[in-house]
Amino acid sequence: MGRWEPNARGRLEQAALELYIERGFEQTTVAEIAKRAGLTERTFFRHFADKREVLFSNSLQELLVTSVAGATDSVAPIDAVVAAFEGAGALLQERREYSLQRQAVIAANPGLQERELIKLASIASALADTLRRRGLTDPAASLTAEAGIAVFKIAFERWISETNQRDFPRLIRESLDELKAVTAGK
Amino acid sequence: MGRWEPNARGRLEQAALELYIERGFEQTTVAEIAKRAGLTERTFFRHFADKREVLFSNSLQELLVTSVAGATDSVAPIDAVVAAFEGAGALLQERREYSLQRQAVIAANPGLQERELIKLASIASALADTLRRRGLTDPAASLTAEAGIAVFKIAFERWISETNQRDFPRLIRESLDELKAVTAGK
DNA sequence: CGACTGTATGTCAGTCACTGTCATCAAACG
DNA sequence: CGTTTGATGACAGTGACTGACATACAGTCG
Repeated sequence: MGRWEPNARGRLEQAALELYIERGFEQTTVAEIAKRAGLTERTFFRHFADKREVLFSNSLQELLVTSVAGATDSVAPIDAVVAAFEGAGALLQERREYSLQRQAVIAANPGLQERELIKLASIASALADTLRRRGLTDPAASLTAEAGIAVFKIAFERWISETNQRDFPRLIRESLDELKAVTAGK
Repeated sequence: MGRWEPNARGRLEQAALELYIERGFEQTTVAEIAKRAGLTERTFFRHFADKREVLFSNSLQELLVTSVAGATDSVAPIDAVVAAFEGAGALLQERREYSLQRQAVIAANPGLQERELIKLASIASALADTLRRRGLTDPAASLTAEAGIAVFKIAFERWISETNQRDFPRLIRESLDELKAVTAGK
């Protein structure tokens, strides 16, 4: 076995998730993660900025931005954003078991929740940029993006917590309808 | 000068903000903050859970919850929530200089932004609880709270960034109107 | 006034996340 | 086969944060 086993990053991600599940996030040291992946602590920090980042990636954001950027012009911005989340939700649904495990780890640690929130904020910022590029002005662009995040957050909570798993994209759509009802004031 | 100078916590908060402004958050050590406050590093951690927490308090959350809990029943939930934020905004407006300094420090550091986001999430959770206690059911309660946070976030950004300072509560109200417009789909 | 108690602070040792630096090894290339 | 490039290892160091114990101040009671 050479020094160059393939997919070091992936091995670190898997080892980290396993250990976070087994003993908890705080009780796991980076040295332990690296050892299980057959690497050293220093190498871990070459692949991930910190101990938390190993649970997060930017694939969701890229997916959402691409989706909104490619939406038909006639679709209302809020519907384009939520439709993008529905697409992402369908993908998450295909890996529900992984999503459940990962979310259980995050729910058990405030530091990980912070990281998740800033990732969502980054997505909101990227979506607002995309909407502006499509001609929407501020503050509408920012608010539409934030509204989309809120809808997704609520729907995700429901999807994760419900035992009889309902269709995630459907939950997202229902969440949007509820937001429209709630804000439909005079 | 005895060991018992008054208001240790307040001295730590002020020393921390000063140093974060002077040399930046990361370049400031907790030992330096404690020294400027006439205390030790260990005492800092008895007053604040970590180096970031010294910039945050829960007074805003308590204020908002009290306001929403005391709102008239006939007022729509989203309006009660936003009215609460308008009240909080008026208070922040009275300390605009402090708000600007504090926000400049936070904007310069991702870790502080994370902490700010989880504080806002905590507020959203508390407001949702309050709305539920007033008879609103989920997911409406959670969505209303999240919508209020979104409105506040956008309005706050504008209030901070604009040189000719417009009335903050007014910005909040306008932000809500914009959200209503944006979500007023079919 | 003096002992007693509770709480805030000081002291010290220790763990661990994270970083800078340099050495080393594998693969690709000419 | 030598060179180069990039990923990894080895190691020392800083600083955030914690646990355990000692100490000093403030209030109370006799």
